[in-house]
Amino acid sequence: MTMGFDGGKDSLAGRRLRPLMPRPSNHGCDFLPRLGAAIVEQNGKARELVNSQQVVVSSRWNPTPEQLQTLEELYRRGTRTPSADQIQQITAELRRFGKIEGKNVFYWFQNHKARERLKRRRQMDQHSPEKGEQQQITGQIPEIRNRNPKSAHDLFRIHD
Amino acid sequence: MTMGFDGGKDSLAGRRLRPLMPRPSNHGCDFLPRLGAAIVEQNGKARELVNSQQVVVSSRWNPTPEQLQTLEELYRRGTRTPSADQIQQITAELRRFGKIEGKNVFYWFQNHKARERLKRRRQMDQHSPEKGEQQQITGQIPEIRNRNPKSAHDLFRIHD
DNA sequence: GCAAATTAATGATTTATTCAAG
DNA sequence: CTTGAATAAATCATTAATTTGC
Repeated sequence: MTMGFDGGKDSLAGRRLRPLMPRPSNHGCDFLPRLGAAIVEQNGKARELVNSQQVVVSSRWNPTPEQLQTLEELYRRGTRTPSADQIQQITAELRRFGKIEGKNVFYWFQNHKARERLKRRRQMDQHSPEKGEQQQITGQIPEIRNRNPKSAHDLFRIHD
Repeated sequence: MTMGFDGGKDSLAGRRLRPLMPRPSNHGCDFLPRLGAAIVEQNGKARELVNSQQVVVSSRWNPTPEQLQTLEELYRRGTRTPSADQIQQITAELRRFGKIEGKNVFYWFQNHKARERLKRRRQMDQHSPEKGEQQQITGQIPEIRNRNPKSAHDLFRIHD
């Protein structure tokens, strides 16, 4: 039985159609012990009862700007699929800036890699102009969203 | 061999360390035929001799209000990275309003897109100014490209 | 008012990335 | 691991705005 980074306390992996999870408070006790808090579901939003006052609590990790910048920097420097050890290390470092778990790092790299690839593919795909008609301008110039990205090169390596 | 929009009359592309180009008058002869004009370089400024009178000639394209208006309208409607064909069409249309080449259109969209992105990013960046120690972290984490490729499955059994 | 001086915009080049084909 | 395609980011260079001293 494989468990998540958090020791299986709140495995999100493999779940589908579960936009919001009634996260069991702070399982990992990374921050904010918050004794005696209780989670309740309401209108699809996870809410937490703290001292009898309802507080909306985000059910999913959201990187702080510092965390995001660091992750992007790592990606830029070549990290794509960090090993478990690397993930642990990165997570430990990023915890300095806010709540974060190993799986967040893992997923971030997965998603970022996939989305970068999509971006690339999209711009490469624009290479194949669909059979769509060339719409005409603000009068006559095609205002098209899909582009054939061969501009720069084709346009400029023109003479010798 | 691919040729440029300008038919190779004044290749600017691929050249390095060429701050100022002694642009060959109006190669495209779009406007102002200016017969018998000659170009001379002076103080780093391209000047043109017309009827024995020196006239400063602009070394770079400057869009007319109509050209600019049309380009902005196209951008507003979604054009971001026009294909070579689109660029040619746009260029042909805009020539109606003044001298212009395909590369001008190409550069315009590149620059406009990039600077719009910068504008938006700067507005969002008001949110996250700090980034002091974040630098140190990336330095501490080994930047490895696809080393220890573990599957998601393996990664998630890190603990127990 | 008007140029010289200075600053802001922006056109044109160069450099760094990305993914993926070989 | 290397290279090709295609940018996007960064930077350079020139032109337009504007400021300033007279």
